[in-house]
Amino acid sequence: MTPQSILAELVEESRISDPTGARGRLLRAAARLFREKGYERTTVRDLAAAIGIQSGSLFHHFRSKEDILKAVMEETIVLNTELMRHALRQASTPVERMWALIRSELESINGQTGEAMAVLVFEWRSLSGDAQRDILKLRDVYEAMWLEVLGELKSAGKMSADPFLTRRMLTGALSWTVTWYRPDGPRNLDDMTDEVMAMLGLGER
Amino acid sequence: MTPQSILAELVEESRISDPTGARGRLLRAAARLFREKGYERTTVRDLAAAIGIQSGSLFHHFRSKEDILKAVMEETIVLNTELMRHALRQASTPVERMWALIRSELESINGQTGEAMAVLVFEWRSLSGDAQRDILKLRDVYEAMWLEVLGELKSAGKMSADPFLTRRMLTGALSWTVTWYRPDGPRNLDDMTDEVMAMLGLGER
DNA sequence: AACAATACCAAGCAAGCGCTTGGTTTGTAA
DNA sequence: TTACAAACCAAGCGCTTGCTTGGTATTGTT
Repeated sequence: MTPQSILAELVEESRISDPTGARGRLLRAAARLFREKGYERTTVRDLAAAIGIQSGSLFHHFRSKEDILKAVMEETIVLNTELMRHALRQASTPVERMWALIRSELESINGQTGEAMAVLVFEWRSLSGDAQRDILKLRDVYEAMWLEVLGELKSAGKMSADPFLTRRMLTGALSWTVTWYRPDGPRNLDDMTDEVMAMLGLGER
Repeated sequence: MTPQSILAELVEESRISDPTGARGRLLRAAARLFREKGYERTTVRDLAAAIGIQSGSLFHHFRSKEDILKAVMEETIVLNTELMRHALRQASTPVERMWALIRSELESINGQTGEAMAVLVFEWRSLSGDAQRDILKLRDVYEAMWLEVLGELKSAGKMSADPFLTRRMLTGALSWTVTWYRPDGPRNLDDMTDEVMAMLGLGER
């Protein structure tokens, strides 16, 4: 099971849009623009131009601009939840699972879907209350995986800190990498995962 | 030297605006609104209404809307740099200084100036390139204090991780508290500082 | 070939935006 | 009292925004 095959499966199940179709291409472009300029500073004209159509034609594919933002967030969560679930299956011990979670989240944020993940983190406020609730539901599934592993670590005596607090600190620390991490820099994502594990006193895996 | 007296001194030196004057009151209101709704979603009419004047009258105090954002950020950095410098002076060992830094940053983010700090972190993109450069200069002074203490810790063998990486992770983790921390919750800022120190393996101070 | 559904364009509307303008009030000091 | 600057108001300009509308290609199905 490769990341590509997971993506393909989700497209098959219509849980996310085909990246080669107009809708999928627009969502990718939207993620890039939303991250670069922010949701508010990105106009529907920008979005339309990014895939070579007129601004009015956008509204054939989406009901509103906010709908585009929501779709970006939904599909990003769905995809990355599945990728993380897959990463977890490969790991057997709690410490290995923790490594897999951190590595998976770093990949989500700094890899292919990074732009969309950044949008998910930083454009939260631009969603209406209703849309926020919908996204939050999807997010709960994702967060539950983290809390389960952190709970295992605590039970196993590998960690003394509160799982909830630890997760919140990690959310901030890992999300923040999007603002400074460069793949062509001195370390890759594996290195960084090791270093974060070491910081948490989970060095020997 | 209390926080209030530091504030008073900075006002005296005209490094930040008098909070009781029109300009200072506007900057406080702006910080609140920018954090609540974001810079782009906040209109000059909102800002003016917040201190009970007409929207046009704003431009007697500030040249542009962006100028208001920049002023919020500048004054926030100046104030919190001084507060942190003061906190550092009270501490004698590297571990104590580290505790002071974390505690000070948590206070900046979740205390009185929290709204402005959140703006500083999350509205970065809304500044023009020139303005970003100006703010960055002020920020460098602040960051240098962190790196010095982290360097001391490493030299003293209290920490093995890279100071730069550690600071970046901490920036994310501590900034993120603004999205979830509530003062009326189960822990205060002292508790949280202890827990963060423990996570980093600096438990015994 | 005929038809319907899908995808798109060209034009523009109503509303809201940051900011300007010309003029009035308020505060201060001689 | 007079003089003058700082602080503010009322009105609105020019522009951009998200979105709508009516019509035209394009695509897929039978």
